[in-house]
Amino acid sequence: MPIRMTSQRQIILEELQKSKQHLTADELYVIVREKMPRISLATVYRNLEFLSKIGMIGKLEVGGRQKCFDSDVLGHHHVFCVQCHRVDNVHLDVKENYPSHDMVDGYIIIGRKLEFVGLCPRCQKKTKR
Amino acid sequence: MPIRMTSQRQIILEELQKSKQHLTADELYVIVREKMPRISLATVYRNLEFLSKIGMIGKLEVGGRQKCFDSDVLGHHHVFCVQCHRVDNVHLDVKENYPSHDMVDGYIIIGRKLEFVGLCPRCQKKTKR
DNA sequence: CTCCGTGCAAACGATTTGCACTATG
DNA sequence: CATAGTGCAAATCGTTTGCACGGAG
Repeated sequence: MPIRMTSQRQIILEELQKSKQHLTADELYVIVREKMPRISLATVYRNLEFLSKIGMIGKLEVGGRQKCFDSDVLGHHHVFCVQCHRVDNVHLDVKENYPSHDMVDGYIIIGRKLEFVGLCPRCQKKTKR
Repeated sequence: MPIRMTSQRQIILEELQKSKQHLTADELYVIVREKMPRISLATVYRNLEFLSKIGMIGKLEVGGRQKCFDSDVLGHHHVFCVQCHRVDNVHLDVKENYPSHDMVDGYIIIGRKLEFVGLCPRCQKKTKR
C-alpha cells in the first residue's frame, strides 16, 4: 500500500517541519490555512494521526489538554509548565542508566519518555510580583 | 482555612486508597455511586481536583484521553500502552543519573516524570493472532 | 448563620465520525 | 476507475461551570 500524497498532506508535513517545534492541531490549522484556505480542521487531525502512525512525525501527549505533533522525532525531552501548560523542548544530555529491560511487568517496552515538570520563565515573573 | 470534610469527599478518598491503583474520574464515579447513589460526576471531578491540589492524592496526566488519580503519590513510574491506552504502575528501580540542574532553559524544574511506552500483555495477544 | 460544597443540567474544548464528493495512483 | 482522502456539520467524549439549595463548622 503506497502512501498517497495529497496536497494537504504535503503542506501539513512541510509546515510542521518548517516550524521546528511541536504544534497542536489547531495551531497548525491556522498556519496551513494561509496556503490552503479551504482545508478543514478534520483533515489536519486525520493527517497528523496518519503521519504519526507511519512514523513520519511524532505525537506528543504530555500533561494538559491538547496533543502536540512534532517533526523532530528523536533525541530531546520536554518540559511542562504546571501553571500555564506550556510545553517546550529540552535539549539536555541525560545519561540514561535504565536497566536494559525491554520487558517490564508483561509489557513490551518500545520507548521511554522523560518529562520535566516546572515553572516557565513567564510564569516565574507572574508569581514573583 | 480548615479542610471541610464532607461525606462525599471522605468516600472518594477512601475508595481511591482502597483501590491501590490509579483510577479515572468516572471509574471512581461508578465505584462511589454504589455507596452513595445520588453523588454527581461533577462532585467527583471537583474533589479529585481539590484533593490533588492540597497534595493528598496525585494527579496523573499521561498520554491518552483521561486523567488518572492516584492515592500513592510516591516512588513509581508508569507504562502506557500505545494500543489500548491502558496505564499501569511500574515498580522498577531506576538509577536516576540526571544532571543536578534545577534550572533548564529558563524553567525552574520541580519534578521529573519517567514514562514507559509499550504494548500491554492483552494487546500483545491481540496482535499475535 | 455563613459559606463552602453539592446536584443537576447545560456549556465547553478537543477530537472524531458519517456522508457525499474529489482526486490520487 | 477504484478507493483513499476531503470538507462539512453533527456527534462524541472528557471535563468544567452557573445556579439554587443543603449541610458542615
